Amino acid sequence: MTDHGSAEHVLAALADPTRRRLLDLLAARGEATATVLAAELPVTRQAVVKHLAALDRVGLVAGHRRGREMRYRVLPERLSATARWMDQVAAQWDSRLSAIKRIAEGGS
Amino acid sequence: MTDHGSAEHVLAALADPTRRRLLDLLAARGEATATVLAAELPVTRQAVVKHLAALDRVGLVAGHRRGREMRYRVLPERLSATARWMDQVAAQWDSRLSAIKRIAEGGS
DNA sequence: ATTATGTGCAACTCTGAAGTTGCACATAAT
DNA sequence: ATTATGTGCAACTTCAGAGTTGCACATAAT
Repeated sequence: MTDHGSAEHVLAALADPTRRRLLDLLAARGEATATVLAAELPVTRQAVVKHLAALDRVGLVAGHRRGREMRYRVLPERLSATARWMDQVAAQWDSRLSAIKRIAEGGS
Repeated sequence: MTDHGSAEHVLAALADPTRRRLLDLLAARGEATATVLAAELPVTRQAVVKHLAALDRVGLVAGHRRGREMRYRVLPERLSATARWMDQVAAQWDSRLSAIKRIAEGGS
């Protein structure tokens, strides 16, 4: 149920350090299975599987079967979209603050 | 101990929905106290205080005394910096993936 | 056919963090 | 001086999710 829209959920997914390491490993390899990834992390395969499921839910990774194994790859679009969203929010804060400042100064 | 550097911690701070609403309220007002903010949220003042402390730790807000009250304001720089960082990571993923694709195709 | 390797599901533990309540202290207001 | 409003600290409860183990099932390999 790949949750489209809402950068909020992407943030929650990125909040976990293990998940971030996972994404880096995936990005470096282009494609990998949960078993391979678990070998390079201090957690079990099952933990990796759950993390991949979480990342899939928010659209940061996608998986497809290859024979008996399940290969995952990273989806950069989702991340860059979230970055753009975040930048807009920052800009919004900025304009709001400068507007308030203008009123406070020039005032009457 | 305003944790400078590391966009990772900013992500963790932004992961919480209450914290995001808090930031929006703050940005809209320019400045506000924990008591005022709590009045507009479904949580107690104490919860708000803890959230503000968390946001302060990662540099997303800053507080200063004004008489007997503690006023907080939002810091847009931290957010835009995190957005830039995130965009760079996305670009890194992209280049990594296209490099792998190039090797897989033309190869030699 | 049998062995090995990989995936998928379920039940369980455990820690961190979100939220609460209660109270003491500080600064205004009357 | 007394009352009201606001902050700060500490102890407590609750719950989601990160991680585990165990086992059943699927697909290769020999």
